[in-house]
Amino acid sequence: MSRPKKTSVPELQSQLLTWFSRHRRAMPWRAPKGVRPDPYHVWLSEIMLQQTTVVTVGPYFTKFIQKWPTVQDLAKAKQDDVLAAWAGLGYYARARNLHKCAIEVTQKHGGAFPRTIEGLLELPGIGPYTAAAIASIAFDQPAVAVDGNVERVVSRFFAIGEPLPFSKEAIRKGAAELALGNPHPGDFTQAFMELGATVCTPRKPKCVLCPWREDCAALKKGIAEELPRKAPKPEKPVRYGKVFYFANGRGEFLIHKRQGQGLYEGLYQLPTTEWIANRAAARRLPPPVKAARLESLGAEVRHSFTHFDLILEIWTGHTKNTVLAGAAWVSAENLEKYALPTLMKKAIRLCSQGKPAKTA
DNA sequence: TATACGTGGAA
DNA sequence: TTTCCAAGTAT
Repeated sequence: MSRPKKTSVPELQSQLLTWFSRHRRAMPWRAPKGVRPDPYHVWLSEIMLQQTTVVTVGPYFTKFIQKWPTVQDLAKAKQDDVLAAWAGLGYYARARNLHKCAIEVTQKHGGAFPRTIEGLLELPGIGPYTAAAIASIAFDQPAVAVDGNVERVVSRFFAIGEPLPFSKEAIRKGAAELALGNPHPGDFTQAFMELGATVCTPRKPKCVLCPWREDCAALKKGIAEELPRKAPKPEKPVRYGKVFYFANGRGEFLIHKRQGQGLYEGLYQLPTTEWIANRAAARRLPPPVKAARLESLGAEVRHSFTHFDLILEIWTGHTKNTVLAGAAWVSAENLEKYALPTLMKKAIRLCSQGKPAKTA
């Protein structure tokens, strides 16, 4: 791979580490400079940070550490409680795997995380990036963690014009060339990502502040902001359905544990129809339980998922329920005990303030 | 290799 | 309003 100036790799590494020692941001999971972080903290934060911003993760991380100070504590928790604490963070498979992983680490590894990439990779929820991040940050092993930040930095540094995801292999090679042999793997991993997060940003990169500006091929070519190129994304379909707010006259309404696998698996929800592509057909869908006095609220919830947009009509009505698995009558005050996805919280909010559910 | 899997903030 | 995207993993 070609570079404009050809500063030696050890010198580049030194430049980045020096830059990081000055610009390292404080984060709840980050140990003070020079202090080895708790592997449990590193692991928990890395799982939470997958596809999620630092700002969003902060309060969740603090809450988890307070509730479950050690990996053994987390292993002892009920999955329902873990999901409830995770509610709102998204990608709930992460929370299910987090709990499984805590149990495995406690039962099969005596409460100590494996120190090698191979060992870490066997744990649920830990993939190539996270394994390398934990190995380097928690144990100072020479592992190269390639996340979205690093992909962007490397794409620009070497001016890799091939679009993602096809360029992944070239990026991995470039990242390894820049990282391998550095004297402080834990700091280097964090520095690499920090550079991407704060300087080598997706839009309007602050190239004048970059410790690698002299050697950056994309900057030299004037195409830094254009990289990395990405393959076009498929269009998002829209799906339609209804949700039902069944009140019981005592300030409570019905929720139940969602059945099946995949989306929102193991979380609670308002009773809902299927979510389908045909809007007219969706309007004719019946509720999942026998109900009386059904009435459209005249409101809808819109929610955008990664791979489809959703529009749900909100209905009120009455039911004796009894059919739905994992059903519970809840009031607005004890909702935080249940794992309710943001979509459902939006719907509930509209119901409880918009038109107070008519009571029996 | 491609697709499923959440959410909130910025431009 | 729409689009992009943020410390990816599982299948």
